[in-house]
Amino acid sequence: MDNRARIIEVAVKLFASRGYDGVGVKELAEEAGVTKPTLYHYFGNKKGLLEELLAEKFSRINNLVKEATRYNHDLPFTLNRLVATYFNFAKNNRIFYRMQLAMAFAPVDSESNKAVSKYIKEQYEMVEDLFIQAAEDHGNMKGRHQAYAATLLGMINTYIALSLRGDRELNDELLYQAVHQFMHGIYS
Amino acid sequence: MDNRARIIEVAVKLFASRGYDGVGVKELAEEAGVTKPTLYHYFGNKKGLLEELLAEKFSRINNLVKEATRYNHDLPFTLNRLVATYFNFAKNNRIFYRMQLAMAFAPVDSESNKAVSKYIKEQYEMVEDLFIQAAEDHGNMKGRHQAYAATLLGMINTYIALSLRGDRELNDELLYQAVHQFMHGIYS
DNA sequence: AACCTATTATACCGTTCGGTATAGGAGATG
DNA sequence: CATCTCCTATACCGAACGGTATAATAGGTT
Repeated sequence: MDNRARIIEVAVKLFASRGYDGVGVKELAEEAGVTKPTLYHYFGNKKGLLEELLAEKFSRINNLVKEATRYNHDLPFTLNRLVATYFNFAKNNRIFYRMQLAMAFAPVDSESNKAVSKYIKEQYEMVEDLFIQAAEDHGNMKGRHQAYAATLLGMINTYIALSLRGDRELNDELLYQAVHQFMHGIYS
Repeated sequence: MDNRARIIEVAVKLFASRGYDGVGVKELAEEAGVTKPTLYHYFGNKKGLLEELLAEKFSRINNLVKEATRYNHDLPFTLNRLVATYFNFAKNNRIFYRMQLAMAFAPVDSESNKAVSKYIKEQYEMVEDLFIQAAEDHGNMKGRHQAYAATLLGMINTYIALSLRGDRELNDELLYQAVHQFMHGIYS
């Protein structure tokens, strides 16, 4: 792993545990086994490091979400695939997911939220699109695509947050339970 | 409003918009029309300000949640009352709710998350208790109280977050839709 | 051999950080 | 009048902040 990649990995780790504002450039460089000028050589400034980090990591998950939200007129199947995509990504990128989640809920005027919001919005819109298409097959869902997208992503992130705290494991059983609850509620 | 109260209001406002780490004590004092020594006179240090602020505000919402989660063997009624409690509190304390939400998702090793987590946990446990009691009346819900508490609170916060972004208004219609979706899913 | 890029080591910049020391003023209470 | 509490004004502290300048070194490319 070269220096650039190592700096990014260290940044994800430290931002995830103490936040973007809570970690200094000096510590980032030291932890990556690199000097400050080297860090500035690659990323220009602290914000640049954050942005390049997010661009790289989000390009992966957002591509996966794009594939998973392809609607084939079988909504249960698509929802299962989508939730599975998130669960798998979160399992394989625990630290990044924790970091990204904190930034998604960070104050609106903070640098980290500004940097992350466009990628979150992309995901949001892909899921909305899915429900708009599905509503053509299920009339009673019409006009609720925004609420469905929000609550599905909210539920996904709720379960992932549980797993990040160690309360639950993101396995097939939980996946089934999540999708079933989303589709049919708690009675059944 | 006296100085102490004004400092707290200013702190909520600034922490909500730029985060605990993103706001300095100097700015807090200036914005409250007070000098730094005055701020330190009341709160000892920055962390003390945060803790006293949270203690005051959370004692209100957590008491409301305690009342709302009193189970009377009518789960739909209780859920409606609980969600209404959250929606009303969020409507009347928008800025605080935004701040608290950011801190709830902040990195685990950040001061703001440490300070806020015990209050969140209290809420969580009250809602879990509700579902444990309800499971005695609805056998098929047994053993899922943790997941139900997490997803209900997740959904509540999702809708409140939507309203804080201006996408939705927290009215009776949305309240009905949220509870209905939680109980019966998106099909129906 | 000359050159280029990546990188080091070190030292520095101005600013802001959280926090404190000192001395004194204003208003109510005794 | 004296005292007490609250508060101001100002100035300071050491440490950390983000960021830069300089000069030198090592390794691969032409």
